[in-house]
Amino acid sequence: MCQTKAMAKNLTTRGEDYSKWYNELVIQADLAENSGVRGCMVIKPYGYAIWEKMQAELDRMFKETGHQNAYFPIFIPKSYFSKEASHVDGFAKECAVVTHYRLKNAEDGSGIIVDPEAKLEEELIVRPTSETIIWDTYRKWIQSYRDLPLLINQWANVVRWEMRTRLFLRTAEFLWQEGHTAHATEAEAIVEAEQMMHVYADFVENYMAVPVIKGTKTESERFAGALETYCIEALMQDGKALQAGTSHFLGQNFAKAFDVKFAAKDGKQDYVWATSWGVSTRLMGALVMTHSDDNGLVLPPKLAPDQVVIVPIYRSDEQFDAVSEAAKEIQKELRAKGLRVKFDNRDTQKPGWKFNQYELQGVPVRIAIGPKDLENGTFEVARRDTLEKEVMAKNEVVDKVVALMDEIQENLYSRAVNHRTEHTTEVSNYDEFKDVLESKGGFISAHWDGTSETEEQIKNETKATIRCIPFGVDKEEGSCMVTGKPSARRVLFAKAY
RNA sequence: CGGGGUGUAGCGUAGCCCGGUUAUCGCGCCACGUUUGGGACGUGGAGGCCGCAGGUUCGAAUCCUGCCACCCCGACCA
Repeated sequence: MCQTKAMAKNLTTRGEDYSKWYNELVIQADLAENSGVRGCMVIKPYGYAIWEKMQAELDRMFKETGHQNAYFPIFIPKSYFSKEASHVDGFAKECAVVTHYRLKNAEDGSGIIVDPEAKLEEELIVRPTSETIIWDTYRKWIQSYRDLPLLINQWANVVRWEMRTRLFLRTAEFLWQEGHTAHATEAEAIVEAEQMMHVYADFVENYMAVPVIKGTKTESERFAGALETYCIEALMQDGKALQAGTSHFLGQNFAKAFDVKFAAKDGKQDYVWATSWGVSTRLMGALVMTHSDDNGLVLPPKLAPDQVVIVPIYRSDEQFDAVSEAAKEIQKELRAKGLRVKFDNRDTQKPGWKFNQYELQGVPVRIAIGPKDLENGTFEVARRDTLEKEVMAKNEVVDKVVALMDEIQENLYSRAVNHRTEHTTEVSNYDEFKDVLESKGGFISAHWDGTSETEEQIKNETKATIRCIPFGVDKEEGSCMVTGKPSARRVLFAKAY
């Protein structure tokens, strides 16, 4: 194997400016671009193809765990919103509101204006999330324990009027799925919320090759209206954390607000127990920021729209025909193994240009075929994750490339795990905490006294927040690094996206 | 939403302070030819309401006002 030269792309490097690198990469890899509408992005075909892959796997996982898809309106009457107090508090500041339903020509001929005559009796909120409209609907669907559990998911767009936006990471409108379930018992709802956190972790680790920490949120980081928020947290290459998915145990808050009761077996009426859970196009940002390098995007084979690209090299038409024949043959054989294989036979771009383009777009494996290969019975196979090239004998290419898919998928995951391990630090006092935060960032495991006040103080002084109270770690008696008060366990801090 | 910055051809830019011929350069685009194993080269060509709307002026990319979008820093957030 030999290493390919690091090609100079018109891309800012991660070392120079991580955030600039991200912005440029998303655009140059043709994933998305800004639109004429403030804070709203256009997801381009290549980016959308990756999102569709994510959707397909998640949708399958949701259905395997008994959920069904449905669709609820994008508009929510304002009165619904005010029914659950903490929910309003959480979202009120970032809601788009529809106030009118008609336009007309201005009388002075200056153009189209909103018709002041056409004011809505009740204003409509463009959904920032759908709990209220869904629970208003569930009231009609649920009468008996026989109607439970109700396990519904919807794929939708939502709008949160964000002041500062970044492609995929935070946009005013974004795509997501939101699951909303209703259960007869508290225990069952908690099991559901935990289950969905595990489903998310499974997807993110095994398909996106992004390792995550599972845990719960502190009270101040909890979803507006939830009793408990379960989350998965990932660490990006710049040492900042990114919340990749959340699952909420909502208790009976929404059932009470929307009067959703059911008759139990003993005939008594009780409020149902709720969960909601979601992941969004933000996952695209996590995918980019976890694996990609200074040469461009790096995609895990399981989510890459094209897993293999074949680039022909030729001078004459005769050579092109001969090379094409070999290319189509190998494409057919790889497709028979279930791989997504593109043969780029465009004559309008040169091989070197194509190499760079597919590197920028993160295609996991590239196969080049030229006259020399036809002569020698070989192919040149290059992998994107390590940038290694290897000349392979024709008869071993298919098996090797098929094996490469798993190898690359695993390599990306273990690379990310290593990075996270190296950037997870246990500290014993506040000075050390600030030191580590400043010098290398990443997750910092520390003792905390469990109060919102201390959490707030740390946030104000260092910009780090408690990402989660992690699951599956042994309890360890200690004292809070700030106040010295007793602490039963360590929690994970980080600066976050 | 507060502070700072930017907006000139598809992209990146010069010109702007100090107003005055036909708005600069590179990449990309089109045609033709030579090329094709890591973003080829030559020759010729097309492409601009200088972000938008007002204003000042004999004259505005340039000065003034308002608006819109984007970027960076804060507060907020999936």
